[in-house]
Amino acid sequence: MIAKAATENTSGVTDPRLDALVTEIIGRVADKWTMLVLEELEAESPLRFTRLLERVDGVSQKMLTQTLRHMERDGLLTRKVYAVVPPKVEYALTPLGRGLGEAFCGVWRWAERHFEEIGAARRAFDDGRDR
Amino acid sequence: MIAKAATENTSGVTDPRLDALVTEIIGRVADKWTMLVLEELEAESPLRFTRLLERVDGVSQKMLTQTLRHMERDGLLTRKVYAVVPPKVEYALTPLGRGLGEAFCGVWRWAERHFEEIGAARRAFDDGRDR
DNA sequence: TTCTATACTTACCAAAAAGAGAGTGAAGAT
DNA sequence: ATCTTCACTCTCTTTTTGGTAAGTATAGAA
Repeated sequence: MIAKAATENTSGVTDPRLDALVTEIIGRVADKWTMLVLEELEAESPLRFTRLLERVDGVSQKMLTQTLRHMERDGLLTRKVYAVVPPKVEYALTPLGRGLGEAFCGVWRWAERHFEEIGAARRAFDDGRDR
Repeated sequence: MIAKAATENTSGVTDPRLDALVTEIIGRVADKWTMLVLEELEAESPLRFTRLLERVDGVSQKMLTQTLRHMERDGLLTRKVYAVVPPKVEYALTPLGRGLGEAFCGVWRWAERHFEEIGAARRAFDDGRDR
Protein backbone atom coordinates (compact mmCIF):
# COMPACT_ATOMS: atom_id res chain seq x y z
CA MET A 1 0.00 0.00 0.00
CA ILE A 2 1.36 3.32 -0.95
CA ALA A 3 -0.60 5.89 0.98
CA LYS A 4 -0.65 4.13 4.29
CA ALA A 5 2.97 3.08 4.17
CA ALA A 6 4.31 6.14 5.92
CA THR A 7 2.22 5.52 9.03
CA GLU A 8 3.68 2.07 9.51
CA ASN A 9 6.19 1.52 12.23
CA THR A 10 9.05 -0.95 12.05
CA SER A 11 6.82 -3.93 12.77
CA GLY A 12 4.71 -3.03 9.74
CA VAL A 13 1.60 -2.31 11.81
CA THR A 14 -0.21 0.99 11.39
CA ASP A 15 -1.15 2.86 14.53
CA PRO A 16 -4.96 3.12 14.45
CA ARG A 17 -4.95 6.34 16.48
CA LEU A 18 -2.55 8.09 14.15
CA ASP A 19 -4.53 6.69 11.26
CA ALA A 20 -7.77 8.06 12.65
CA LEU A 21 -6.20 11.43 13.32
CA VAL A 22 -4.75 11.72 9.86
CA THR A 23 -8.04 10.60 8.37
CA GLU A 24 -9.83 13.25 10.36
CA ILE A 25 -7.41 15.93 9.23
CA ILE A 26 -7.73 14.89 5.62
CA GLY A 27 -11.51 14.82 5.90
CA ARG A 28 -11.50 18.30 7.31
CA VAL A 29 -9.00 19.71 4.90
CA ALA A 30 -10.18 17.94 1.77
CA ASP A 31 -13.43 19.81 1.59
CA LYS A 32 -14.66 21.84 -1.29
CA TRP A 33 -14.53 25.32 0.17
CA THR A 34 -11.24 24.77 1.95
CA MET A 35 -9.66 23.80 -1.33
CA LEU A 36 -11.10 26.75 -3.17
CA VAL A 37 -10.10 29.27 -0.51
CA LEU A 38 -6.65 27.75 -0.47
CA GLU A 39 -6.45 28.27 -4.18
CA GLU A 40 -7.49 31.89 -4.08
CA LEU A 41 -5.04 32.66 -1.31
CA GLU A 42 -2.30 30.91 -3.19
CA ALA A 43 -3.03 33.27 -6.07
CA GLU A 44 -3.17 36.39 -3.94
CA SER A 45 -2.52 36.93 -0.29
CA PRO A 46 -3.63 38.67 1.84
CA LEU A 47 -7.24 38.99 0.80
CA ARG A 48 -10.17 40.60 2.54
CA PHE A 49 -13.40 38.83 3.37
CA THR A 50 -15.46 40.43 0.64
CA ARG A 51 -12.77 39.77 -1.98
CA LEU A 52 -12.84 36.10 -1.12
CA LEU A 53 -16.61 36.09 -1.20
CA GLU A 54 -16.48 37.44 -4.75
CA ARG A 55 -13.78 35.11 -5.94
CA VAL A 56 -14.81 31.80 -4.46
CA ASP A 57 -17.61 30.99 -6.81
CA GLY A 58 -20.88 30.01 -5.18
CA VAL A 59 -19.80 30.28 -1.57
CA SER A 60 -22.24 31.83 0.89
CA GLN A 61 -21.23 34.28 3.58
CA LYS A 62 -21.96 31.69 6.19
CA MET A 63 -19.88 28.97 4.60
CA LEU A 64 -17.00 31.31 3.91
CA THR A 65 -16.90 32.46 7.53
CA GLN A 66 -17.08 28.90 8.71
CA THR A 67 -14.37 27.71 6.34
CA LEU A 68 -12.05 30.56 7.26
CA ARG A 69 -12.51 29.89 10.98
CA HIS A 70 -11.71 26.22 10.54
CA MET A 71 -8.65 27.03 8.48
CA GLU A 72 -7.50 29.55 11.04
CA ARG A 73 -7.97 27.05 13.82
CA ASP A 74 -5.93 24.47 11.93
CA GLY A 75 -3.16 27.00 11.44
CA LEU A 76 -3.58 27.18 7.66
CA LEU A 77 -4.13 30.92 7.57
CA THR A 78 -3.89 34.03 9.69
CA ARG A 79 -6.67 36.50 10.32
CA LYS A 80 -5.63 40.08 10.83
CA VAL A 81 -8.28 42.49 12.09
CA TYR A 82 -7.80 46.22 11.64
CA ALA A 83 -9.54 48.38 14.22
CA VAL A 84 -11.17 50.64 11.68
CA VAL A 85 -14.67 51.48 10.57
CA PRO A 86 -16.03 49.92 8.46
CA PRO A 87 -14.21 46.77 9.58
CA LYS A 88 -11.25 45.39 7.67
CA VAL A 89 -10.00 41.85 8.01
CA GLU A 90 -7.20 40.30 6.02
CA TYR A 91 -6.60 36.62 5.47
CA ALA A 92 -3.22 35.22 4.49
CA LEU A 93 -1.81 31.72 4.17
CA THR A 94 0.73 30.46 6.67
CA PRO A 95 3.64 28.28 5.55
CA LEU A 96 1.55 25.33 6.70
CA GLY A 97 -1.29 26.42 4.44
CA ARG A 98 1.03 26.86 1.52
CA GLY A 99 2.40 23.38 2.10
CA LEU A 100 -1.08 21.94 1.97
CA GLY A 101 -1.76 23.82 -1.24
CA GLU A 102 1.26 22.20 -2.78
CA ALA A 103 0.27 18.75 -1.59
CA PHE A 104 -3.17 19.19 -3.08
CA CYS A 105 -1.56 20.20 -6.27
CA GLY A 106 -0.96 16.52 -7.01
CA VAL A 107 -4.64 15.68 -6.77
CA TRP A 108 -5.54 18.75 -8.78
CA ARG A 109 -3.19 17.76 -11.52
CA TRP A 110 -4.41 14.19 -11.47
CA ALA A 111 -7.95 15.49 -11.97
CA GLU A 112 -6.80 17.72 -14.80
CA ARG A 113 -4.91 14.99 -16.53
CA HIS A 114 -7.71 12.47 -16.24
CA PHE A 115 -10.96 14.35 -16.42
CA GLU A 116 -11.55 13.20 -19.98
CA GLU A 117 -10.96 9.63 -18.98
CA ILE A 118 -13.41 10.04 -16.12
CA GLY A 119 -15.96 11.61 -18.41
CA ALA A 120 -15.63 8.69 -20.81
CA ALA A 121 -15.94 6.19 -17.97
CA ARG A 122 -19.10 7.88 -16.79
CA ARG A 123 -20.66 7.91 -20.21
CA ALA A 124 -19.83 4.24 -20.67
CA PHE A 125 -21.28 3.39 -17.27
CA ASP A 126 -24.48 5.38 -17.78
CA ASP A 127 -24.86 3.86 -21.22
CA GLY A 128 -24.68 0.36 -19.86
CA ARG A 129 -27.23 1.18 -17.20
CA ASP A 130 -29.89 2.26 -19.67
CA ARG A 131 -29.88 -0.92 -21.67
CA MET B 1 -0.72 30.23 -8.03
CA ILE B 2 0.52 26.73 -7.92
CA ALA B 3 -2.45 24.44 -8.10
CA LYS B 4 -4.42 26.29 -10.71
CA ALA B 5 -1.45 26.95 -12.95
CA ALA B 6 -1.91 23.85 -15.05
CA THR B 7 -5.41 24.87 -16.15
CA GLU B 8 -4.18 28.15 -17.55
CA ASN B 9 -3.90 28.57 -21.26
CA THR B 10 -1.32 30.75 -22.99
CA SER B 11 -3.20 33.94 -22.20
CA GLY B 12 -3.00 33.11 -18.51
CA VAL B 13 -6.77 32.83 -18.14
CA THR B 14 -8.24 29.71 -16.57
CA ASP B 15 -11.15 28.07 -18.33
CA PRO B 16 -14.07 28.27 -15.90
CA ARG B 17 -15.70 25.14 -17.32
CA LEU B 18 -12.57 23.05 -16.90
CA ASP B 19 -12.16 24.56 -13.48
CA ALA B 20 -15.69 23.65 -12.50
CA LEU B 21 -15.29 20.12 -13.84
CA VAL B 22 -12.04 19.56 -12.02
CA THR B 23 -13.55 21.00 -8.86
CA GLU B 24 -16.48 18.66 -9.19
CA ILE B 25 -14.23 15.66 -9.70
CA ILE B 26 -12.12 16.59 -6.72
CA GLY B 27 -15.21 17.10 -4.60
CA ARG B 28 -16.48 13.68 -5.56
CA VAL B 29 -13.21 11.94 -5.12
CA ALA B 30 -12.06 13.68 -1.95
CA ASP B 31 -14.65 12.07 0.22
CA LYS B 32 -14.05 10.03 3.29
CA TRP B 33 -15.25 6.64 2.13
CA THR B 34 -13.72 6.94 -1.32
CA MET B 35 -10.35 7.59 0.25
CA LEU B 36 -10.64 4.70 2.64
CA VAL B 37 -11.81 2.24 -0.02
CA LEU B 38 -8.98 3.41 -2.23
CA GLU B 39 -6.59 2.68 0.55
CA GLU B 40 -7.86 -0.81 1.21
CA LEU B 41 -7.76 -1.69 -2.46
CA GLU B 42 -4.26 -0.33 -2.74
CA ALA B 43 -3.30 -2.74 0.02
CA GLU B 44 -5.08 -5.71 -1.52
CA SER B 45 -6.91 -6.11 -4.75
CA PRO B 46 -9.28 -7.64 -5.70
CA LEU B 47 -11.47 -7.67 -2.61
CA ARG B 48 -15.02 -8.89 -2.14
CA PHE B 49 -17.85 -6.78 -0.81
CA THR B 50 -17.94 -8.31 2.64
CA ARG B 51 -14.16 -8.06 3.00
CA LEU B 52 -14.33 -4.34 2.30
CA LEU B 53 -17.23 -3.97 4.71
CA GLU B 54 -15.08 -5.52 7.43
CA ARG B 55 -11.97 -3.55 6.65
CA VAL B 56 -13.30 -0.08 6.06
CA ASP B 57 -13.91 0.90 9.62
CA GLY B 58 -17.35 2.30 10.33
CA VAL B 59 -18.81 2.10 6.86
CA SER B 60 -22.38 0.86 6.48
CA GLN B 61 -23.57 -1.48 3.77
CA LYS B 62 -25.45 1.33 2.14
CA MET B 63 -22.53 3.73 2.05
CA LEU B 64 -20.14 1.08 0.84
CA THR B 65 -22.44 0.13 -2.02
CA GLN B 66 -22.90 3.77 -2.90
CA THR B 67 -19.21 4.54 -2.76
CA LEU B 68 -18.31 1.52 -4.85
CA ARG B 69 -20.89 2.42 -7.49
CA HIS B 70 -19.59 5.98 -7.73
CA MET B 71 -16.03 4.77 -8.00
CA GLU B 72 -17.00 2.28 -10.65
CA ARG B 73 -18.81 4.95 -12.60
CA ASP B 74 -15.76 7.20 -12.45
CA GLY B 75 -13.60 4.38 -13.72
CA LEU B 76 -11.59 4.05 -10.52
CA LEU B 77 -12.37 0.40 -10.03
CA THR B 78 -13.85 -2.61 -11.76
CA ARG B 79 -16.66 -4.76 -10.48
CA LYS B 80 -16.57 -8.40 -11.44
CA VAL B 81 -19.67 -10.46 -10.77
CA TYR B 82 -19.45 -14.23 -10.66
CA ALA B 83 -22.63 -16.09 -11.57
CA VAL B 84 -22.58 -18.29 -8.51
CA VAL B 85 -24.71 -18.84 -5.46
CA PRO B 86 -24.29 -17.28 -2.99
CA PRO B 87 -23.22 -14.24 -5.03
CA LYS B 88 -19.60 -13.30 -5.39
CA VAL B 89 -18.42 -9.87 -6.49
CA GLU B 90 -14.85 -8.71 -6.71
CA TYR B 91 -13.63 -5.13 -6.73
CA ALA B 92 -10.23 -4.13 -8.10
CA LEU B 93 -8.57 -0.80 -8.78
CA THR B 94 -8.04 0.31 -12.34
CA PRO B 95 -4.82 2.10 -13.33
CA LEU B 96 -6.83 5.32 -13.03
CA GLY B 97 -7.75 4.44 -9.46
CA ARG B 98 -4.18 3.58 -8.63
CA GLY B 99 -3.07 6.93 -10.02
CA LEU B 100 -5.52 8.72 -7.78
CA GLY B 101 -4.27 6.79 -4.80
CA GLU B 102 -0.78 7.96 -5.55
CA ALA B 103 -1.87 11.55 -5.98
CA PHE B 104 -3.62 11.47 -2.65
CA CYS B 105 -0.49 10.10 -1.16
CA GLY B 106 0.94 13.63 -1.16
CA VAL B 107 -1.92 14.95 0.94
CA TRP B 108 -1.76 11.94 3.18
CA ARG B 109 1.92 12.51 3.81
CA TRP B 110 1.41 16.21 4.36
CA ALA B 111 -1.15 15.34 7.04
CA GLU B 112 1.24 12.89 8.64
CA ARG B 113 4.11 15.30 8.65
CA HIS B 114 2.09 18.14 10.08
CA PHE B 115 -0.55 16.66 12.33
CA GLU B 116 1.35 17.76 15.43
CA GLU B 117 1.59 21.27 14.11
CA ILE B 118 -2.14 21.25 13.43
CA GLY B 119 -2.85 19.92 16.88
CA ALA B 120 -0.76 22.70 18.42
CA ALA B 121 -2.52 25.32 16.28
CA ARG B 122 -5.89 24.03 17.40
CA ARG B 123 -4.96 24.07 21.05
CA ALA B 124 -3.63 27.62 20.72
CA PHE B 125 -6.78 28.73 18.95
CA ASP B 126 -9.15 27.11 21.43
CA ASP B 127 -7.14 28.55 24.29
CA GLY B 128 -7.47 32.06 22.96
CA ARG B 129 -11.20 31.62 22.47
CA ASP B 130 -11.84 30.74 26.11
CA ARG B 131 -10.24 33.82 27.58
C1' DT C 1 -37.73 -28.33 5.29
C1' DT C 2 -35.39 -24.96 7.33
C1' DC C 3 -31.07 -22.46 7.64
C1' DT C 4 -27.08 -20.08 5.95
C1' DA C 5 -24.30 -17.32 3.08
C1' DT C 6 -23.73 -13.21 -0.18
C1' DA C 7 -24.55 -8.87 -2.20
C1' DC C 8 -27.33 -6.19 -2.58
C1' DT C 9 -32.13 -2.80 -2.79
C1' DT C 10 -35.75 -0.29 -0.68
C1' DA C 11 -38.26 2.40 2.76
C1' DC C 12 -38.22 5.13 6.54
C1' DC C 13 -36.40 8.36 9.84
C1' DA C 14 -33.15 11.36 12.35
C1' DA C 15 -29.43 14.32 12.18
C1' DA C 16 -26.41 17.33 10.04
C1' DA C 17 -25.26 20.57 6.60
C1' DA C 18 -26.26 24.38 4.01
C1' DG C 19 -29.01 28.38 2.03
C1' DA C 20 -31.73 32.70 2.70
C1' DG C 21 -32.40 36.64 4.81
C1' DA C 22 -32.56 39.90 8.53
C1' DG C 23 -29.97 42.28 12.11
C1' DT C 24 -25.66 44.78 14.11
C1' DG C 25 -22.52 48.68 15.00
C1' DA C 26 -20.13 52.72 14.17
C1' DA C 27 -17.60 56.15 11.18
C1' DG C 28 -17.89 58.99 7.51
C1' DA C 29 -20.23 60.74 3.25
C1' DT C 30 -24.47 63.12 1.47
C1' DA D 1 -30.89 62.80 9.56
C1' DT D 2 -30.16 59.09 6.60
C1' DC D 3 -27.34 56.04 3.94
C1' DT D 4 -23.39 53.18 3.01
C1' DT D 5 -19.70 49.98 4.00
C1' DC D 6 -17.71 45.69 6.02
C1' DA D 7 -17.59 41.58 8.35
C1' DC D 8 -19.89 39.30 10.44
C1' DT D 9 -23.94 36.72 13.62
C1' DC D 10 -28.45 34.75 14.30
C1' DT D 11 -32.57 32.45 13.13
C1' DC D 12 -35.41 29.84 10.20
C1' DT D 13 -36.13 26.64 6.58
C1' DT D 14 -34.78 23.37 3.17
C1' DT D 15 -31.79 19.91 1.46
C1' DT D 16 -28.71 16.35 1.90
C1' DT D 17 -26.73 12.67 4.20
C1' DG D 18 -26.47 8.58 6.53
C1' DG D 19 -28.06 4.97 9.66
C1' DT D 20 -31.29 1.00 10.58
C1' DA D 21 -33.83 -2.58 9.38
C1' DA D 22 -36.30 -5.43 6.37
C1' DG D 23 -36.75 -7.80 1.99
C1' DT D 24 -34.82 -10.68 -2.16
C1' DA D 25 -32.98 -14.64 -4.63
C1' DT D 26 -30.97 -19.20 -4.77
C1' DA D 27 -27.96 -23.26 -4.00
C1' DG D 28 -26.38 -26.36 -0.97
C1' DA D 29 -25.83 -28.04 3.88
C1' DA D 30 -28.03 -30.07 8.00
